[in-house]
Amino acid sequence: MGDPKIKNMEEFAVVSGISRPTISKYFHDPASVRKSTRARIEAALEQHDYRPNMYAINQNRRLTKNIGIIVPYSADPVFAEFSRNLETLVIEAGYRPILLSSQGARSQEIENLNSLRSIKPAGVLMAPLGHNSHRDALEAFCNDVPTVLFDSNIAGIGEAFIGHDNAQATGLICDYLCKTGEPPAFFGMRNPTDPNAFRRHETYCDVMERLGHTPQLIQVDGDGWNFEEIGYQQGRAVITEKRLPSSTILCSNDRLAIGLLAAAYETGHRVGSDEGCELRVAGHDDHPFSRYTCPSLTSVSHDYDSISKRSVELLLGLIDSEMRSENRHTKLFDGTLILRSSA
Amino acid sequence: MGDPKIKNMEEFAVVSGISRPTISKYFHDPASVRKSTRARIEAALEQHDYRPNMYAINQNRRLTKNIGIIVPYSADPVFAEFSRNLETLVIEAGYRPILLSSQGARSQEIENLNSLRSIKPAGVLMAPLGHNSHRDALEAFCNDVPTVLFDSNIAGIGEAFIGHDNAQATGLICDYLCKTGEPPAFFGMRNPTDPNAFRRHETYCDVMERLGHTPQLIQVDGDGWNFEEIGYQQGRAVITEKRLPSSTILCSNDRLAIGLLAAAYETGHRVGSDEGCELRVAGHDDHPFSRYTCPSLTSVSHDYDSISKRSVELLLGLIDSEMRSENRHTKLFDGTLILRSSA
DNA sequence: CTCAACTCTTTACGCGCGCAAATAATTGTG
DNA sequence: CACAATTATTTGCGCGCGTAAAGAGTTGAG
Repeated sequence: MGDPKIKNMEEFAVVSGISRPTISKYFHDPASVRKSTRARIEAALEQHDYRPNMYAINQNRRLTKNIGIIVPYSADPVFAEFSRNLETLVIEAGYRPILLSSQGARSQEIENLNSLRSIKPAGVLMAPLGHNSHRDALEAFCNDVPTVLFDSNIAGIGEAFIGHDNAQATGLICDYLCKTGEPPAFFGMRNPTDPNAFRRHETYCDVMERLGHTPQLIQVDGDGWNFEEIGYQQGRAVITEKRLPSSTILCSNDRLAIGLLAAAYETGHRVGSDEGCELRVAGHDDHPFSRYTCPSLTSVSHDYDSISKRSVELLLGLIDSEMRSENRHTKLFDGTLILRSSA
Repeated sequence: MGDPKIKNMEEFAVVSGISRPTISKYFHDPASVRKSTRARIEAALEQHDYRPNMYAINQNRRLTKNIGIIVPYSADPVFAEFSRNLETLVIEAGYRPILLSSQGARSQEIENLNSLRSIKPAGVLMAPLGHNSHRDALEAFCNDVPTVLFDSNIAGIGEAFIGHDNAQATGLICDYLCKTGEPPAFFGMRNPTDPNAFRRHETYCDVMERLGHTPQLIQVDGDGWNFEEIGYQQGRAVITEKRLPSSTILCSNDRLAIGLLAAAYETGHRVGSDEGCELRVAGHDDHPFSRYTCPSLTSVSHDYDSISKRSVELLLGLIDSEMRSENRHTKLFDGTLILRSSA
C-alpha cells in the first residue's frame, strides 16, 4: 500500500490516470464506469489505499447512505436481537447503519432524533418508546425524513409500521393456557414501560371474555427497564401474600416472567405443567434466554426475522422511489407458541 | 420555532444580528463569546432552531468530536452494559459516541476500524475480540488514532488498557469455593471466543496449584457467542455421562453457567450450597441476569463503572493533551465476590 | 476621561467532494 | 471504414463551514 499518502480524490485521480469526476462516479457506483476503467481504478486502489472523505461526500450528496436505527433500550436482549438483525440487513443493502438507543428516556429519544437529523439519513428505522414518546417531535421528524416504525406502533406516525400481532399472539397463548389448565391471570406493570404491554393487557381481557372467563389482573408497581427485578420483587410479594388469583400466570413479557420464576423458586413453589407443580408461568417475546430458565419458559415468539426484513425492505423501497407512500402501510406478523416446561 | 427555515450559518448570522465567525466560535464553545453576545445568539436559536451541518463542521475541523466505541458482541448483556455506560460518559463529556459491534467476527472488527477511520474520530474505546483480532490491522489503526483498549488486553496495542484483574478475581472465587466445599473444576470452551476465557483458565490452574489441588478441566466444544446453548448442551452431556470431575463447577463466564444450570435442572440435579444439593456452580462476570437464575448464581463481578469511567477519562486526557502517552498505561480493577445460592 | 485589553466584524481563502454542461475519446454496429 | 451511441475528460461552480488577519468596536480599571 501507498508510499506517499493520497490525501484527496484529486491526487488519486492523478496516480490512477483517471479524471476526478470519473473516480467520483466510480465510488458512487462501481458499475457505472466502463469495465476497463474500473479495472484501472481498482488496480490503483490496491497500490495506494485511498478512501473518499465521508464528510465531503455527505455534505454534497443530496441523500446520504446513512440509515438511522433507534431502539428504546439497547440493553434489553429483545432489542439487541433486533438491532443485530437490522444492522446486518442494512449493511448488506450497501447502507451505513447508525444505531442509537433511547435508554428508556423520552429526552434521549428526542435527542436521538435531533442527532439523526444532523446526519441527514436517507431513512430511519425506529422502535419508539411508545406512549412515552413525544408525539409532536416524532411527527415533525417523520415529515422530514422517511421513517418506518417497528415493534411498537404510534398511530399515524411514519410511513409504515411493521410489528407483531399482539392480538393473535396473546390469543394463542391464552387459548392454550385455558385449554390445558386453570385460566391465566395477567401479570404486568401498572404503568408499563414496555411499549407493547398496553396492547397485550387489552387483548388479554378481550380474549378471556371471549372464552367466557373473567380477566384477572395482577398489576404491579415499578418503572424503568429493570423488568427482572420488578418481576422478582413484586412477584415475591404477590406470592408470599397469597394474592395470586390463579395458579396460571401470563406475564406481559418474558423478562418479568424471569423475575417471577426466581421469586417462585426462592419461595419454594414448583413451577411447570407437570403433576405436583403449583404454578404455571408463561411469558411473551421468546426472550433469547427463555430457553435456559428453570424451568424453561413457555412463551409466544416474535418473528424477529420477518419484521426486520420487511422493515428494511420497505424503507429501502421508499428511498429508491424517492417518494413517500400516500397511505400508511401496516403489517403485523403472527407470533408462534413456544411450548416449554413452565406452562 | 423558525418561520422560514434557516439553512446555513450565514442566514442564521443575519437573523441573529451577529457575524458568522462569531456564531462559529459560539458553536465550538459557547463560553468563548461575551455573555451578552451569547444571550443574543441563544435568543435567536430559540426562535429559529438552526443546527450547524455536521459534515461541513467535521470536514474542516482537524479533530472531530466523535468517539468510536467498539465491542465484540453487542447482544451479550455484559457488553450491552459496557456500551450503555460508555455512551453516557462520552455524551456527558460533550462528545458524540459512535457505537459499533464486531458481531464476533474478525472481518467485522476490521471493517469497523475502517469505518471509524473515515469518520476521523478524536479517539476510540475498544474491547477487541482478543486472540481473534487481526493484530496488524489493530496496530496500524492505533498508530493513526488514539485508542484505549478495555475489557480484553492485546499486548502493546493502544495507548492503554483498562480491565479486570482476572488473576485476583479468579483467585477470589477459587479460594472461596475451596474453603467451603470440594475444590472446583473449571468449565470452559476448548477454543474460547470469550476474550477473557484464556486468562481465567490459566489463573484457575495457577490458583489451584498454589492451594495444593490439581486443576480439573472440563473443556467443551462449540464456537460462536451462543454461550448459554453451549453451556446447556455440553453441560448436559457431561452430566449425563457422569464425566464431572468434581461436584463444584467454576464456569469461565456466567452465560455458560446459565446454560449449565438449565442442564442440571433438567437432569434433576439440585444445585446450591445447601444440604442435599449435589452440585455447586459458580460463574464469572456477574451477568445482569445472574441474580434471577434458579438458584441465583454465585459469581465474581466486574467493576463496570470504574472500568468505563477510567477508560473515558484516560482517552479524553489523551485527546486534550493532543499527544500520545509514551509508556503504555495499564490498570486492572479488582473483582468482588458475589455470593448467592448456587455455590 | 484615557488607555489597554478584549471581543466582534469584515474579508477572504480553503477543505474535499458532488454535479452539470460541453467536449473529446472510445466503443460497437453494420 | 464510417457512424451513432456510449463513456471519459475538462472546466468550473457550489456546498456549509473553519480559520486567519486586520481593523473597528466595546469594556472596565485607574
